[in-house]
Amino acid sequence: MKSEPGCYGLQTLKDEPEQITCWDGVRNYQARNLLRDRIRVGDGVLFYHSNIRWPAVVGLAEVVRDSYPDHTALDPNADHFDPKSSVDNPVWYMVDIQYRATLPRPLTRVDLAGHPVLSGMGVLKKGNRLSVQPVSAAEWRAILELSGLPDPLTGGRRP
DNA sequence: GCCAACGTTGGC
DNA sequence: GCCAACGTTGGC
Repeated sequence: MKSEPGCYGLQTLKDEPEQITCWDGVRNYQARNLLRDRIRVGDGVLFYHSNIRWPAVVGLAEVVRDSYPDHTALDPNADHFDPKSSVDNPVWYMVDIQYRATLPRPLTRVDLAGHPVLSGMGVLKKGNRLSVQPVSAAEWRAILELSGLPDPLTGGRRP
């Protein structure tokens, strides 16, 4: 999951009550489909900081609630209000994620690009703007190995 | 700040 | 259904 740290960073998540937040505001159909149809409780999350001097994977989180309607789309005063959405047809969905770890050292795009497994990651592809994208089990393992952290997942599901 | 890539909108 | 125009994202 990508986020601009100036808008919502890993530290913001860490500082939340119970270190949990709803991942609201996603307004892209491809990302929506991932949230709604593929992502489940127990999935690992790589937290990526975008739009900064050194964009990088900076931390780990875990999905703690399956997808449910993103109510911010229904609120005319919310930033991401969408008049197309309604209670009967929410259109947009979100999941809840919980903080797990901060990488001892951020893994920058240079780090990823130089790695035999991680160089294929979607986040490196030019022009890629998906704010939620799939990570393979091999990529998850490689990130953990590089970071030196133990696998923090409680549920045992893969990324 | 620049600009390439992408998704969405809307006229036709 | 096509496609040009536009707004946004995001690396650099």
